[in-house]
Amino acid sequence: MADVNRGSNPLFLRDEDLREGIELLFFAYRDFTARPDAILADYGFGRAHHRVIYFVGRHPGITVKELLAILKITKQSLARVLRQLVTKGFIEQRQGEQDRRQRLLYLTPKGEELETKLTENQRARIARAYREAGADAVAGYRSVLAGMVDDEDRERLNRPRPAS
Amino acid sequence: MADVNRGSNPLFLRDEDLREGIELLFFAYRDFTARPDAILADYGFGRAHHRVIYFVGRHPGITVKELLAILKITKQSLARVLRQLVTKGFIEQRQGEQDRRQRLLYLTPKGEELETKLTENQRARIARAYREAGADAVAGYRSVLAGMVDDEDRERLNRPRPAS
DNA sequence: TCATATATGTCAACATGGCTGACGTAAATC
DNA sequence: GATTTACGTCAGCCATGTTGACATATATGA
Repeated sequence: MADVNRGSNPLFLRDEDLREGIELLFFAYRDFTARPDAILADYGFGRAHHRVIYFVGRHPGITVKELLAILKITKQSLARVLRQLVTKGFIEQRQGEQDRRQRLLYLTPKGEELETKLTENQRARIARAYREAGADAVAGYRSVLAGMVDDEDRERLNRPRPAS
Repeated sequence: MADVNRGSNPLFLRDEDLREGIELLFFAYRDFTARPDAILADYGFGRAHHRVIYFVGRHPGITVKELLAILKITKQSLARVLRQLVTKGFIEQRQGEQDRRQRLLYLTPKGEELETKLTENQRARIARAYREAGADAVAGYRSVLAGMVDDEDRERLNRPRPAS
């Protein structure tokens, strides 16, 4: 009944605590995407382009199907963005060897350059937050966020290549 | 030069570690917003409406200016969403007493009902992740994410009412 | 071999939610 | 009394999501 000391018993979850957790996610995401968005605008691109460039860079040779599963958008939405990236020479497509229906996606050197430029600020931001918070906090960050991800993608995290 | 054991020395930040941190944020945010988005669609609303409802519920009597500072969008973008919410009876505006130029924003009972419905799933998701990860992990989650937020908003977190 | 399923692409139309620019009003402040 | 501030509004643009329909090439299984 009495007020609860947050530090000693944080698993008695007050509405305040949960709201703080929600807001942290909102503010962090908002500030995390601001700088890349500004850079993308110079290229006539948007956040969707960054996501594609990021995940293609992360998983070279990824298929369109796999990319769709990660982004959870429709193939039409992806196609529009992908077409622009291919046309402008940031991504190249190669036919799959085992399955020739597949278009395997790779960053071109130009694409890698942009990827680095875009993600640079995010990496620095994460690195700074990690360093300031310390090793134990990093482990906590990872386990809480992993717990918020739907089961189907939890396994995808921290594996260099999704099952193909 | 040799490979680094992540557990014992996580502050030697490999590119892999940073990318994992980035992806955790992306996946968590993606899955965190999916359910509310689906509910909003039934009302003809979008994610922007949720954000407004959320922060008005969080800070009853918030001014338009304060809300703009939180959302970091233009007043035109906010106005569009706000007008719909007021017209449809989810939010009501009262003239400020000290400063009569202000329009103080409040949720109507109908607005509160929707807020609960929308945020319910997010609260449950956070609560589950918190419980599974444990108290120490929660503290880590909080401190890392707080470190990623721009300075100007860091102080806003965990205060029921922004300075007005 | 033939039917079916899969991977991918494409066209068209629509909605949400950002943005810029311009302009207007009422109230506070210097 | 001039200026600043809080707020609103109209108009138009763009990025990015959606649904629905249809096409093609390839893989796979009966």
